[in-house]
Amino acid sequence: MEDRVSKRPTIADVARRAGVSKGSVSFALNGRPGLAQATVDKILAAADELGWRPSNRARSLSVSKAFALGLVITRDPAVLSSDPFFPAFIAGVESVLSTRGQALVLQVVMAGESEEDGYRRLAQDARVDGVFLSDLRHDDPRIDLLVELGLPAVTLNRPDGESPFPAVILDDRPGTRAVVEHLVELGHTRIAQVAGPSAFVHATARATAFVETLTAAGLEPLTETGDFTAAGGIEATRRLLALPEPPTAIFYANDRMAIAGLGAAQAAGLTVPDDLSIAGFDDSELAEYVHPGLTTVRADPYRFGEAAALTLNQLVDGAADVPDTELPPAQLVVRGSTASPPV
Amino acid sequence: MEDRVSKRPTIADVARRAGVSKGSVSFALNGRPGLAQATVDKILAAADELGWRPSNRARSLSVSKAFALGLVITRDPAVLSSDPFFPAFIAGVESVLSTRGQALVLQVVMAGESEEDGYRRLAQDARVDGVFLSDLRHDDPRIDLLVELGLPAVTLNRPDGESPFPAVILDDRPGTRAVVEHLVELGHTRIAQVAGPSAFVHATARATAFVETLTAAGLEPLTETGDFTAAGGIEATRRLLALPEPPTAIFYANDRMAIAGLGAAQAAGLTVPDDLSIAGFDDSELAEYVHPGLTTVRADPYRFGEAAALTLNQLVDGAADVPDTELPPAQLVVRGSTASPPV
DNA sequence: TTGTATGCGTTATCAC
DNA sequence: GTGATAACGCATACAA
Repeated sequence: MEDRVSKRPTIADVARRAGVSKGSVSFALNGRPGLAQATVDKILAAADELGWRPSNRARSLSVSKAFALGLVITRDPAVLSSDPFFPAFIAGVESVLSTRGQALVLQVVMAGESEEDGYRRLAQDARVDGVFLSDLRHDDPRIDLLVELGLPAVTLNRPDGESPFPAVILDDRPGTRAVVEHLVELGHTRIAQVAGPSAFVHATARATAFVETLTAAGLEPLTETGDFTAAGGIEATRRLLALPEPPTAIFYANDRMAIAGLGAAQAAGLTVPDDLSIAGFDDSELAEYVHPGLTTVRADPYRFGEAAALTLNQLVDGAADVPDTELPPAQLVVRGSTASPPV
Repeated sequence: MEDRVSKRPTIADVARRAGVSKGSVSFALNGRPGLAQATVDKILAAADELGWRPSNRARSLSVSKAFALGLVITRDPAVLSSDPFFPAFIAGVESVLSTRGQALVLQVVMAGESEEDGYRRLAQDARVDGVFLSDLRHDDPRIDLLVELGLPAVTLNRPDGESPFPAVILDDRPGTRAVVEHLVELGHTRIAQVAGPSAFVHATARATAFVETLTAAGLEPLTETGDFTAAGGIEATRRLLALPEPPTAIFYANDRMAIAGLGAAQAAGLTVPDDLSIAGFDDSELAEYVHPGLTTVRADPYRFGEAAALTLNQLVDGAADVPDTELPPAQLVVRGSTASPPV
């Protein structure tokens, strides 16, 4: 009567109830061969009656696994707070983890810390079995770091250097090319881009695709660099509009800069798209609802997260050669913010 | 030479090196009394030389703690994908957790699941020592659930029913009142709001403050309900603008709806703020950069997260009576989207 | 099939 | 007052 609180049953309880040993219980619960069917049934019935559930903690200790994956986010709160990528990416990751009883550990790197510190913490605390490597930089030092830490990882897109980790790839370039071709077809000849910081692989991928497509069309590319924030988008836009011959169309490396740029253009008295065409990248929620609707490039961060989690789990499960995964490339979405240039 | 891989040192290693027992090592490392100072020094030196770090897993198992806190987020892509609150809130939470070696576990509730399932998973898997309770609903069933699960929690704002959990409070009402008064001072007499779903405590807090302030000013409140998404903001805006006597000012319960409403108004041929004043709530990044800049209400989700983590940790650490924490209330930020009504 | 050792830190008990 | 010893929590690998 006293013991009503009944702590969680352990395999020892199950074993006692089924009249077998702990080892047998473990075998039965994991469906391993070597036990008579009758014994298995008896054990499973006992476990069921007791409502036994495995203990993550004990399992973690005995198999040296965390049953969790980690995501390190470095961006400062301002940047973090309106990036449309991560929340959807995380939802995709969770869709995989929840089916396996895994957890997602978020590690936010604080101001003044290096991103590497975040991974180091996750590794030292043995908090996760593997990590997602996002926002790859050129010659990304995190790859060597993770090798050194012995932490499995999957890279979001392919790094430019050597990498022992599988990559999940969502090619930004077809979408970028499509934007540029769309603008060229509309008749624009002075087309600018506001690129992301050149340290990032995906930023330069988009920037290079922009330049190459424009050059292939026989046009002169014009490039300003932003920092993916709205404030940066505004500044880059002002610089472009202050040129002696300002562009008639601007492609931004993400929607946040594009929407800010749209605001800056309107604030400068320009009408979009009549005076200036604007295109973004991401197809974030607001892109559809600002006025005019933002022409942009749509990726699928949810599937990206899903694929990344599946790939990383193969590695965590000990697969030898985990292949890269290629996702459908980003696609152009045409809305009202792009039109033919003023005559 | 062979053993260069050198697995992590354990307290047994430290004990051997210091020439004492495991128990003594534990006492020394935890600063518990009962050891001679010389012995303590010897042990700490040995631990230091070996680079000993406690194993989370073993600690978790022996003290029955996860050293992690949990946040459950519903995977409504709309809510998740561009809500400016969570990322900043999370950064604030992490600023506290990182100093304590705790981790943040994110639990995303998948479509078709109830939010309660998320908490249940965290509790059953014993993944966390406590959880944050956000987006409180009226008579929120999660409170009883968490009591039943025995999971400590902190509520973001105060629930309307009984609650055994401490609350961290950021009062939305002063900001809401300030918006309404600002609009009234500008001379508006037909002021509408697009409220959030009435199931949420914070949504009705804002909605009620709106109605009360307007009524106190002798004006007739006009209310439409949105769902906090951009699409919902658009629809509510269209309904308002289609009225025989449309409002000259609209207050939205969040910036996403407001920015979408701004787009809808502009798409309908209205000039903001000349024909229609618009105000939001959140002061999200883009609020400053759309055109015209969005008059809105600024809260501080980073401090909110910080305070919530501190409060929750007191509870987790076993404090008996953890007091509520009151944060500075949300404040009005006036930008270009509000002006006097058309004459 | 069973019993036992293992992984690791904490804590209760006991001896000097 | 000091410190050692052993049990505990839990699942699993492996020898018996």
